[in-house]
Amino acid sequence: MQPATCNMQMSTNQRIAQLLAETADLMEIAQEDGFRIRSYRNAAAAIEGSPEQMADILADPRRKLTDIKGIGKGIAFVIGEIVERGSFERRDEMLTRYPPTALELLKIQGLGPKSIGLLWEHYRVSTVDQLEALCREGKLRELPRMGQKLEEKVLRSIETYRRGAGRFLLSHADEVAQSLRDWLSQVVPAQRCHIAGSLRRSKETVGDLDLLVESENPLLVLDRFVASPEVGEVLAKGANKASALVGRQQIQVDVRALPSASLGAALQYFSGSKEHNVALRTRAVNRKLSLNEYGLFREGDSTPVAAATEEDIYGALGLAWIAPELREHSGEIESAEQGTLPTLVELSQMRGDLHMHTRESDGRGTLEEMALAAKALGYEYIAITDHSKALAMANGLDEQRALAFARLVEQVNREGHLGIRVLSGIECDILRDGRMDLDDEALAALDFVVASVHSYMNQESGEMTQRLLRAIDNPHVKAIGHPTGRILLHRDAYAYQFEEVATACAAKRVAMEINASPERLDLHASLIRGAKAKGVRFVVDTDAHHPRHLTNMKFGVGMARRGWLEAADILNTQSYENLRKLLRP
DNA sequence: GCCGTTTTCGGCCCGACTGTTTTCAGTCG
Repeated sequence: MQPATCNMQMSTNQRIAQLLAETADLMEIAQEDGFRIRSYRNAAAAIEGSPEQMADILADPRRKLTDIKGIGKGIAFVIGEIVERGSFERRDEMLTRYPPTALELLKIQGLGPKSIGLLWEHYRVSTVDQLEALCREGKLRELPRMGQKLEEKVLRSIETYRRGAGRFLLSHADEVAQSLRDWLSQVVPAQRCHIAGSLRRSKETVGDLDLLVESENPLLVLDRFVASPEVGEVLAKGANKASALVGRQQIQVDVRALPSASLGAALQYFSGSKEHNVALRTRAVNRKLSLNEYGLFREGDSTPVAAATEEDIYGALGLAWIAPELREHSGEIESAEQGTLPTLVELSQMRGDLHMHTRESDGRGTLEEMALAAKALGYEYIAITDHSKALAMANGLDEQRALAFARLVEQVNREGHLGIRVLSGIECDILRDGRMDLDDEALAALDFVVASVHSYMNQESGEMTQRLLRAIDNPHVKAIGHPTGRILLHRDAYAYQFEEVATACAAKRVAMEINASPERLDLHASLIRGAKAKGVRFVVDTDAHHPRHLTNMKFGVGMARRGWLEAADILNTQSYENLRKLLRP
């Protein structure tokens, strides 16, 4: 497998985490000590969730990597090696024993590290193509504990894998979940059907869907589930749990039926993340308790200490309840212990949406349609931010049209017939050299200028950094739109020095956007935390191109929550008057 | 390889489901 390209300097943490995790996978195939493997994985997770760059800590003689929980002497050394030369000894050694393509085989459902190791030993099989051939020839069944059924399962898994299945947009998972909930409501009230897993945590992409259904009659629930017209292949169906591939995109859905008395334990358990849960269970063990999906138990006692609600479970472990979005084992347990968890922003606190398009450029609604849809959501204000002229394909506005638009908005607000305040805005292209696409006179006439990169995204990091810094220097720019440019499952973030740009945003009072479009969800949670630490303020906006896209705000708020943001960190939770005061003058 | 409110050594999270067995290992979440 080609390691995911990671072209941002700012994502070296991600790169380090990826190398550690990949090496852990290879060590697992080699059947090395499981605890050592787990240490590598723990360290990878700790690094990925860290708002601070490992390289920065290394460069600072006053700091030590080993102060980070999960990083000891050994891995600190490894990180140093990675920063220095892009790899480390143990990884190099593993790669001489197994080809990197073997990692790809881990993505095939039904095959784990043991089997992959065995396949390599016996047949020197290390690619999906070779594996497929082996199954078709019926050779898999010649290995111990493998049979015809496994061959069939692997062939189906390969097909799913090749279809590009794996990760899904949050919005897709959300739709499937809602529709299954409706379908199950025939046998169990919708409020007894709970979403868990990474969807509940608002992770930007979702691998599978976990539904928990409170019911005294599991069979009824599971039968109803697999009978759904959306359900394709049923992967497993037992007494309490069923798994199936659902919908055209074949997302895997796991449905578990359980009694209400253990709902809290099950919600906690199946919401993850895995790292958070491991940490929580370790905490339980340290207190002579044991935590599983049925409850928190004292040794040798089958009556749970806590089980019915998540609050009970966290409480019994000496912790405040932790919002699912924070459960990534990146400091939330310590905060819950000390009572310093943030009061996370809520969707209901959003008072406006400051990035949307109309038919004037590439949107599908009119100003009136967008305004009325926003009003129906309870907003006090919106900014219409059509594209600027550099995006000719999108019919972007030139100076003349922008000025005319500003006058039109003034008139609309004067008349007041829409019942919602409209800000005249623009999503102005940041040109190749960092200049704005529109002249200062036009920008000055507008209420809200979002500056975005839409071109030359492959610039060298230093150049891109300078480009963004120059844009932030423009006194009319109020926010940086979709700051990393990533398109989920499709395009990586463009390369630049994020920290430097965030520092400049804080200093110049330019907001960073958290783009709520499900294809973007840009910024990533760890960057949000990093930027907040630098003093950056944010706007959470939908970038709607259609009135119905305005409801995507919930995904953006989910990202903000994953970034530990409170309402005060976000400008468009503020009243119109406050917003005007807080925006760069 | 990491870690310490029993520990600087000796621990390290937990259960369901499946398929191939002949009592359970591997995978998954």
